[in-house]
Amino acid sequence: MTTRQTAKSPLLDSLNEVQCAAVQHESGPVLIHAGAGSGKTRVLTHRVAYLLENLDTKPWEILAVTFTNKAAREMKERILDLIGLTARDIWVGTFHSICARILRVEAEKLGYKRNFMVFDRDDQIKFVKEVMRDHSIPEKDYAPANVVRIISGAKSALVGPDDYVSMAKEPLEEAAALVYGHYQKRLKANNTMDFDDLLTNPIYLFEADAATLERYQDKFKYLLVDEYQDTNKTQYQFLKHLVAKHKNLCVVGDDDQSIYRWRGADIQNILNIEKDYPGCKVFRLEQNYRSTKNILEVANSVVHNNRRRRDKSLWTNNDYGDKVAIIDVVDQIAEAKYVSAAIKSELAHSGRNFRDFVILYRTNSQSRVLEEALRNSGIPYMIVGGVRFYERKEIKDVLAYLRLICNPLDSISFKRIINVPLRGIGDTSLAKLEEFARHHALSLLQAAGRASEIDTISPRIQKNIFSFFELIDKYSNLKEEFSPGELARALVEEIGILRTFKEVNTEEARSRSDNVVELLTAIANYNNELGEYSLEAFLEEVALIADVDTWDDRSNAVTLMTVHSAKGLEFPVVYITGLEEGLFPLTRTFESEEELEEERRLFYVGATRAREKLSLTWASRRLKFGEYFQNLPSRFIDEIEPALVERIDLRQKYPARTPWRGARSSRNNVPAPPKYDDFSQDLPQLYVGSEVKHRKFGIGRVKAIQGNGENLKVVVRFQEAGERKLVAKFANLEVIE
DNA sequence: TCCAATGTAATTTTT
DNA sequence: TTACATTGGA
Repeated sequence: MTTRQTAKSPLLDSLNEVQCAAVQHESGPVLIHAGAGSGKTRVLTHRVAYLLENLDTKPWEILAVTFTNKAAREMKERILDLIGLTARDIWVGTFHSICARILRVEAEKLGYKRNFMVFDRDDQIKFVKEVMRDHSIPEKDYAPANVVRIISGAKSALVGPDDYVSMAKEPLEEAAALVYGHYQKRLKANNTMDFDDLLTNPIYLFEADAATLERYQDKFKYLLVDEYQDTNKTQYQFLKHLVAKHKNLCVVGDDDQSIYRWRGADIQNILNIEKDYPGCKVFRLEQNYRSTKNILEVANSVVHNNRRRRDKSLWTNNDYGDKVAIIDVVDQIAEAKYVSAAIKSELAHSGRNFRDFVILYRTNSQSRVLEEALRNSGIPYMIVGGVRFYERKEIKDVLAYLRLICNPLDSISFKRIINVPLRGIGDTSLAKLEEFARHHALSLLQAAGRASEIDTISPRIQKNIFSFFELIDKYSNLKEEFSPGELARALVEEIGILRTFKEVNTEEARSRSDNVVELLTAIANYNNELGEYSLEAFLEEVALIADVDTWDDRSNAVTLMTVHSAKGLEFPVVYITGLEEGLFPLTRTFESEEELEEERRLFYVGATRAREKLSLTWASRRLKFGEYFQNLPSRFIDEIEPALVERIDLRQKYPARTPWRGARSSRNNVPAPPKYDDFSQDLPQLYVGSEVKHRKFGIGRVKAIQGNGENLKVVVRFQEAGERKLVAKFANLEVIE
């Protein structure tokens, strides 16, 4: 138990001078310019505590915005630790979740019902596809995903459908402009909002209704925003409205860590804050407490090549630490094997745990090879991102039922499940049903309730459609009586998906079945921090869930994730893989200096996640679309001060396993990689952990490798013959695996 | 209406 | 390579 004094609160004891000043700043706008690892979360949480303890502020008058739900949860926990239970009433969340919370109350003022649903990207694409079909815009020429991207871009720039029409230039934009208006209308007819609507609707509300705006202005006397460098125009506008009266806005950010430009984030928000908020006080946290000097210098030396940035330099009192390793490997397989071998050896020598390691990559597709290598080495791992739990087919199917039960207007969910499980209702019948619905201005579900009136559909199918209607109707009525968990369980039982999976009885079906069970458990255990226990609340939370939010940092496993997902996290040992021209930075960013700078910041974010050890790997060729492409090392590697790194060339040591095919495609005319002497072509590919067979000793596993080329020696533990040290050249080992 | 076979496009990053 | 979508046959 800590006792609290008022005079010099111990709250401030653990803070440095600048942190202290930032925490104590009382009113008016503040920017806390916080470099990586400079203790910004600490400042934010302490500031909240300070506001509550030393000013006459109530917890519900504080709004804190974080970038992910996970960050929100952690922040709340840390404030709870500092000041106890009163912290429960603080509003902490992402922009999306906070806006959703406001809209739950205000939706009717905007012409929505309060039980509106939130569409994820998948649903958006389906919706756009429908609109495109209705207006005969060919999907071949305009990928629905791109149309969604453009519409989303317009929305996050607060450009409405009508205004966008005149702004569209390229054919794709014109197509999107055409879709935009219909898409928006259809969303509303379905009582549904997409991610962008969650942010724009509160703004439209505030602008249309001064009284409501003032209510929220008075409610939130203090606003705190984390990761301000990644706010977009809508988020900026949202804050602007809210703080206009009391002006107590505190933003924390670092322009060097702005990595969401492609999502509409505007780095100018942080660069121009003094213009936007006159009198804005600026604090700079430049001392890094996280990383070794070498790691920090590597990160600095790269990001200093950016021109559009505030001039600053992060420093640390920490040790120099190990040099940063740059590992040259021959291909993605060697890369993956190297990383798992390195983790193993690090585990053996340093007493670290699996959870101390993270493997980062630029694109999700790189994870597969890494996973395989980790699996083969028996290293437990966790993947963040990729195919998300809530995006799996079976999960989305069950969720669609629940959504339709909550929101009968949801036509996307209706179509998703009308024939799942099979009810003999195919595209033709569905089209007739839709036609009927349109003609009578009904929702699809209502139309289903009157299926007997649609005489173009055969009576048998009419009956099936009607019983589907009855099913949904039944559960809509049961919703008030049953808890969400009971309702979902009963529903799953009634539609019998688990049974179907059991009949199929393949491994895939079993895993699907497990997923559904897991979903049921999640619903049953659901109980959010606001104490809401409704199906609607659950569905909303699910829609707003981010990759990192599901990451369990307590389990002891190596983490794999994209550099984007790693924002805000830290690990003792970090591997950044795929540092090749064209991959990191990505090819398409070559033309635009701005995009290239964003890639550089992304590298900076990745590197500054590391506390003690940082390794960078690049492969001179990599499999892409089933074909090998040659690579040059990333320009970021060249930008690193050479004195800070140790370069390890493994291209001879671990030769390629797959025969060389080279780049045949003309779109990839990258110059050939540096030449090297290959004198090891006849040696088998040996890695720590490989399973090998020896003519005399039998089967064993490689424990260690030393030397290279002709002098390559391996330590193998044989099942029968025990541990042996062998010269690879003479041992004639056969790799099994 | 369903299923299997074939063809094709794709990899940024995500609330 | 794989995932998805479209096609054609049952």
